Amino acid sequence: MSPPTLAKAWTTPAGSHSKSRYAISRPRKDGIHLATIVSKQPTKPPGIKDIASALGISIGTVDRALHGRSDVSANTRARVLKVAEQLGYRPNMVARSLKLNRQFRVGVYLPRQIASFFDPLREGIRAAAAAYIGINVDLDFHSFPRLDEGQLEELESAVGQNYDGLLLTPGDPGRIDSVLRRIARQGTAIICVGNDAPRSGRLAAVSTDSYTSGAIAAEMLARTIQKSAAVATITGELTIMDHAEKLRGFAATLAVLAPHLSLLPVIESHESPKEAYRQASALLSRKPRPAGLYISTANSIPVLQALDEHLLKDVQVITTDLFPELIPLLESGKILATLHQRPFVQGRTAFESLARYLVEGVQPEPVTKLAPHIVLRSNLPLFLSQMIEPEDSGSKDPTPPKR
Amino acid sequence: MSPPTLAKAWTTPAGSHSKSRYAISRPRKDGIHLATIVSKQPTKPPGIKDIASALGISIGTVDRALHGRSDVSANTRARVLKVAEQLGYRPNMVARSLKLNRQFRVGVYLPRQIASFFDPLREGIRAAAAAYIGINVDLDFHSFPRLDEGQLEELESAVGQNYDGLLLTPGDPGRIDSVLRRIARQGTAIICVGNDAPRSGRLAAVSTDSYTSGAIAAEMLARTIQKSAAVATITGELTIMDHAEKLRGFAATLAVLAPHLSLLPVIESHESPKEAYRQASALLSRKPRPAGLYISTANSIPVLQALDEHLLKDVQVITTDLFPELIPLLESGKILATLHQRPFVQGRTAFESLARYLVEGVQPEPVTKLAPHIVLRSNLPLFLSQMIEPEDSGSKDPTPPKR
DNA sequence: TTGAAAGCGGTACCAA
DNA sequence: TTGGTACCGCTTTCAA
Repeated sequence: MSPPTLAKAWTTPAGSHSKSRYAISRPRKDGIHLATIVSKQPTKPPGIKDIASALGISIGTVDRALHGRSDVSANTRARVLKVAEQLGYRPNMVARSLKLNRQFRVGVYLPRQIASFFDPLREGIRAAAAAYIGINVDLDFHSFPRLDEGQLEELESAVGQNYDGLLLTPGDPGRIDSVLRRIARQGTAIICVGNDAPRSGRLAAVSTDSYTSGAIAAEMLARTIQKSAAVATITGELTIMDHAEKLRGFAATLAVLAPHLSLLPVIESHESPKEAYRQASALLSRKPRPAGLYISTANSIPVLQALDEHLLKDVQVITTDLFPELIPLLESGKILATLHQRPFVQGRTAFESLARYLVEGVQPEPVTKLAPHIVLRSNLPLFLSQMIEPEDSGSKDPTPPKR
Repeated sequence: MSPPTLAKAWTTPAGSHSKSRYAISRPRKDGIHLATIVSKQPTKPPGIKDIASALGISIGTVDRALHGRSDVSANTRARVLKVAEQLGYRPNMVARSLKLNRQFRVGVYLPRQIASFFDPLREGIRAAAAAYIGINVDLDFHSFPRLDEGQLEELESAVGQNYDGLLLTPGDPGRIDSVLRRIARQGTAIICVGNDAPRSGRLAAVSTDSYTSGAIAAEMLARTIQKSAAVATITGELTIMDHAEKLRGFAATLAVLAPHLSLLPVIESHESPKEAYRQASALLSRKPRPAGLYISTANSIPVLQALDEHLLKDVQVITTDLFPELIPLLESGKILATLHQRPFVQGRTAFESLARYLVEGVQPEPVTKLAPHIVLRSNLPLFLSQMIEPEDSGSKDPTPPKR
């Protein structure tokens, strides 16, 4: 065995193996002109082999030292870590994943209703999974009618599955927290998407910022309705965090920005189209008639129908989400704006967080709040192309790219 | 040599190796209940070895056949392709990149001004490069003072570099088209970001939709200013496509949506703060005084200063981009909205397109138009966290994740 | 406590 | 035209 030597430790410039090099000749603090070191040949990043040969030890030992495994003398470990740092060693993720060749099973529990939201959400998950190189993911999609119907039962069956990861939109947190906690205790990483269940033991949550959604609606109505008037808001179910938060944001912002607008009592449609229609009709028959209306769930069509039947043309309406029926209404100006919750991006983001956690052990942000997109008549076209993704499930060309 | 056999072709269910399996027992068109096939053991995707042994040939031959290389008999090739399809073969990108172990050099040519836009753009590129597993990228960042100062010279030096890829924001297309074409002819993949140069031979372009930015500004002013009035717009340089497009969108939308608003002649600030201040002052001294103002470049501070000095409090202002100085103005309502061009996302997207092209040969969308974010007082907080990314260039922990 | 070597799934080279 | 094999960087097992 040759004596330990650092001879090779300087084959690569000390410091981190920076991804960027400076081509501009600019003196640094240490007086070195980096430009003079720059070569046109990209330098290969150092590997465990380089560390091993620098110290005259074997790659096996280097690996054990880097991973802090037992059975390495404190001395060697220290020397390995030092050289690793000097060389700016970064593990080659490609080699690692090839060797480990891990398979992950991820359960996805989303309702069928409301399709305009959950279909693109599923697509986002699928797209992210397909694009993620480095692991084999098996996505198990489970569906049930609605958030408040069938989720609990479906999730019960997930307990035995021992998934590596779980993606879901929790309905009423109080009811499913306990199942989720059981699943989490089994070692399944749970990520909530679209809505949060903070006490469920979930790893992270991805959603739009509900409070801000409500606040935006209030601000836009405040700017658009300039006379003294009343405004109303229709939501789904105030037990659902997302809905309650939207109302809070709406009311709070209205109070601050629009002293000239008064807020009528909130209406809960319980996500039922019939109920929404009935309640909206009642609202529009009473006095004072609202000059503005914020519909904070995707269940807006029955309300708009009631509006139409009451011949109310000058009510400023703000809706939620984007689906085909809204397009002509935005184009004609019957709807002032709709707040798009970007389900595709939510799904993609949620999957990516999960994957990074499972593969690299990176702890995700506990809460990611996306900014909702404000869709107006003028920017509507930009969102249409995303929306009309056809259900093309044909398999891609299985042959690799020719070159 | 054993006779060719398809014996093993059915070890995996025929059809594509689908990433998703159905756990819900639901009859399909062919009458098969997929749930009955589902096993809890994730199935390992087929590799070239499986194809080879299914046909009783060597993996070398399979590889040649799959890649359509010469020196394979038409017969074997056909059989290999058929079995590959039956097995749902998808090449393992991880193994491929490990073997090929490619190094890419990417030149990034962006101006220092305007920092609030180009700094996050650079960050987006860096972040995407760091997150992209599968290749080693060397990013060469080149900077120059402004879009219209130094870019051409800097690019000239890129001709000899023979980069694999190039990311840049083209200034005046007429002036740099020819350099870019020369670089493109050398085989460098060029992606424009932030602004397009359609005739430069670039592979693709990523930007916000300029026309729509102008249109949004017009729509918002149209809704907010309800009396008859004049509105004005201040841009940089109409030779820059992005600026011209914004004006077109603004004017066209104003004409359609706001018959009560008249558009004053456009003002070009030539991206000079002094010039912007002078011109804005002149504008505000003349009659009719505009009731609304759309500033379509990030160079808005001098204009706002002029506005302040003229004691015009009721002018509705829409600005472009987001930087620290705008924050208090949005919070206080002096600015109605700012149109955020999402430079970070632009940079990330541009890099990802480039990487997919270089690695997998995937032709990117020729033009990607992002929707600008409409930043109001109410949703401002959501964007602040993104903006204040400190200039932390310290190297990350070089040790791999312990597990 | 350490070294040596097999092998993950492709690619590419040399020999047959 | 084909088969056999070394190798990419890392992890892991078996021996020493």
